Amino acid sequence: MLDKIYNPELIENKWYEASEKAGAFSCDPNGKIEPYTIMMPPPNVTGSLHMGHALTFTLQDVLIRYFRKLGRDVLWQPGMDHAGIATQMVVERKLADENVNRHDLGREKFIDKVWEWKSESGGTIVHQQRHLGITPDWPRSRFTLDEGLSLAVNKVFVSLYKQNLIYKDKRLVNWDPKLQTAISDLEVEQKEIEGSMWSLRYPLKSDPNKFITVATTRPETILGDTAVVVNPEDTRYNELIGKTVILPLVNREIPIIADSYSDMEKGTGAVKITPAHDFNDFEVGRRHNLELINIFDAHACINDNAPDRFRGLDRFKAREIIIEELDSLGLLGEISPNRHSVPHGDRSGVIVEPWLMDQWYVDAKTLAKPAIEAVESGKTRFLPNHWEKTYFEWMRNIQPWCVSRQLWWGHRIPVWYGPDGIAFVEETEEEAQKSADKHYKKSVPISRDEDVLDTWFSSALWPFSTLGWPHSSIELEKYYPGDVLVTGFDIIFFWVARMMMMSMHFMNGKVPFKDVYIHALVRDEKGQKMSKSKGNVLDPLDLTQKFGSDALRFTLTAMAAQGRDIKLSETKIEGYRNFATKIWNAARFLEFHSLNGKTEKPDMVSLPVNKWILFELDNLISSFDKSIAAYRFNEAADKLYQFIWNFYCDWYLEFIKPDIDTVIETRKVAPFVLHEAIGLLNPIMPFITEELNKQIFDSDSLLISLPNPIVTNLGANDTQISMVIDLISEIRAIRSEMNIPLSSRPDLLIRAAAKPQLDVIESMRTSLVKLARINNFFEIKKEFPADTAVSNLHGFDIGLPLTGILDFKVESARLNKEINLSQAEVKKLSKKLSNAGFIGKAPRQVIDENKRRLEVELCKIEALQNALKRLC
RNA sequence: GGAGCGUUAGCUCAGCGGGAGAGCACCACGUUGACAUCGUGGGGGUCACUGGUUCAAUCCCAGUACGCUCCA
Repeated sequence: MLDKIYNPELIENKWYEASEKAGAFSCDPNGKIEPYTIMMPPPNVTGSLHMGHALTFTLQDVLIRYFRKLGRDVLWQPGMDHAGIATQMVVERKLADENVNRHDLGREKFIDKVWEWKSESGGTIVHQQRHLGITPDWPRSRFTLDEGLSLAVNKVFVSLYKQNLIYKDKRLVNWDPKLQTAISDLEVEQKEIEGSMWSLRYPLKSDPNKFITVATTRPETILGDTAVVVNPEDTRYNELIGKTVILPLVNREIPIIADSYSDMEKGTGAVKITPAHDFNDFEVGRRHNLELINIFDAHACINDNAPDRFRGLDRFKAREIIIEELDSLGLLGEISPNRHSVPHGDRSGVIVEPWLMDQWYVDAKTLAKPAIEAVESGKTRFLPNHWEKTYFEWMRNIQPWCVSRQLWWGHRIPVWYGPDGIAFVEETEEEAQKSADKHYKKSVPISRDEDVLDTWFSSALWPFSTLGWPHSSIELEKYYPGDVLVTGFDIIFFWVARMMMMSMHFMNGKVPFKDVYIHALVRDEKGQKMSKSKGNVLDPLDLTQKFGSDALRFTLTAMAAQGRDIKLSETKIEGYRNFATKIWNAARFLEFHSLNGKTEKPDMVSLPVNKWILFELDNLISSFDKSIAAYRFNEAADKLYQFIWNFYCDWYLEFIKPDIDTVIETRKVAPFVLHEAIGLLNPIMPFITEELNKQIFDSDSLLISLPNPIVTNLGANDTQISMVIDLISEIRAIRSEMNIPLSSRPDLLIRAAAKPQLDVIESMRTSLVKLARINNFFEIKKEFPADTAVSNLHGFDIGLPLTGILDFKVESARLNKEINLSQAEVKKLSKKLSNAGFIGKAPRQVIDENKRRLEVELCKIEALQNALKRLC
């Protein structure tokens, strides 16, 4: 016997283990069955499961389970990402607690520490994923630093280098002075801050009493200025072009030059140029062959290129002192408050310094071309479609991708240098040595590049590196390309775009996935992004413990409407927990009536109520299939909810209650329908459905491995049952509005109903009597007796004789209200129908439908007005 | 500055060229052996605003306002 209330905790583990043990999660590379592949976005090895994960994994698992039950050979490739900066930061922080830094340990020992920590914490998220009930092919799990994946990384690096698509370049990079590494454009966050605009007066060499005034937000960079720029159109400065100024504090002579970069409207119209510390100035410098003077060291302190007294100063301290000195020299002009955006490192949070140095770059522009074309031509689709605009926007303006990082945790760049600094780029040290020896014509010592690659470099290879590339494999043959990539919009640039580029290049122009489904972000109930610092995080694991995994999974699925963020609150999950309980109790009902046991599809069905529920079941099945195919998860979930709760529980079970123990056909249909519904629900709520499948339906197979329900074609689109539903609802409404006590059971009088209508009402006599709480019903031909509450629906009149109970005031108010509503409707409909344009141009169906509705309303008004007259 | 998204019941949100919907919250009443994690009934809306297209607009188009996000 089932317990009164469904208790998820007792069964979730059991069914997860049973399914895994049965091999239900595994793919079958050697089989001939059509594959269905999803590459799971690998979570960070340092991470723990947050709501965004719960959402993305749930949706992927719903797809995976659905397509598995559709008969496809499913591969859901799991794994983890080594997350270079994030992981290294965590370990460094731990070491800092023991007053150790990584340099004390040295590279090798430090990396050992990280691996140690990885083996300690890397299991956390997998454990949490299992709790959610997701079903990837676990034994195939990959880690981005695995041997195989590292091989792929080296191979890709070397090939791109040899194709001139990776190169070393001295350019301005985004330097993170806290983490001591370069970071890519994408890892820089622009933040608006309240700063100042300082005017500085630079004296002319020809006449030190004359000045040109420049405006800047970063006065400290004066130490690296190598020019002043004015707009060639700017008449104020025409005469100064070509002259020289003496740079204050530094006493360097620098030219005044013309370049349209200077905006005449902004500031003073004259701009100081520091090519080594500003991306725009760098470009100006390049155009005019200006000297690049680097004034910062790696910690963003002033270096030896500045006058003695500034050396070693932190950049912010330097600013203060420089302002003071300029002021005392009378060279400081106006200072105005100025709101401007300043680049910050997304991990470290400190201001990033544009810094001139050697780094490795990927020629993203070249790689982007085929990746753009693949989306343009529809080989890869974005869903919702508008995300392709975001993709195009970025890809068409893509910049060289800085891939080297001054970290230790990651794929070390496969480049070795000879004694004179010549680079040998090979997959292994042996090969590099060989090349070097050949180049120098003797054996020379070589040393490896110290840097590692951006983590996203290895993630970019995920769609094929996990399948065994660069070796050929049956997996690669069978499961590439993937069917869909499911992810959040926040990593379209970081990851999706880069997978597209790398895959197109290395997989002979074959896209890595056919669809990219972009889902929403999970926010808190006020719509704010969940973050630890705000303290508004909902922990998915807490929620699964409180409400069950099924409830959380259903909630996330039901809320995953395309194009909108998810505002999650506990009360929502509670609601779907109640849904689980509802299903559980429906099953208990069957059990009480000994309807448990194996279900079979009925051969033939004749009772209206059974035809009706089977028809609705077929509707559900086909619309569910359509919704999933279109990634409309919320629609699929809503339909199931509505079917089970409203159609099956509220009406069907109530209808069959009176004769459930005796009518053989119903005794087949009732359990069959619930079993089918549970089968459909299984991908979303795997646990409760497995439990019922076994406990109630006594199934020998796991639901996870059973085929999806298919339409039965046993039902019929019969409006008779909905007529009975309307009838019962109407009687209930009258009773409620007239405060008829529940103990009172009036007769129901029916007048002017058609024969088929009467037949079906008659066939459902017992249910009707019970659900409408009436004594009995009769057809009458003449007027209703006095003291009868009257209504009209589906073209016939109903009356409830209420001698001694009927309150004339209440009844006439009720009738008047109904009449008014109908009259408003009549007004609208007749206006429409008297419009020549409407009659002439609207489709026939629509016209007929409106005519029909008009007749219904007129008929109703007539009946109610009669009733009203008789009342007085 | 550029781009994208959103605005529908008190709240959270579906929907969509031809009758305004759900869940939650609220109010009233609770019966009969599935279920109070429940049942029945009810109240509640200028579908942001202004124009346009159309026989017909919450829906399509343009603009405005407000909100959010991304990019510079």
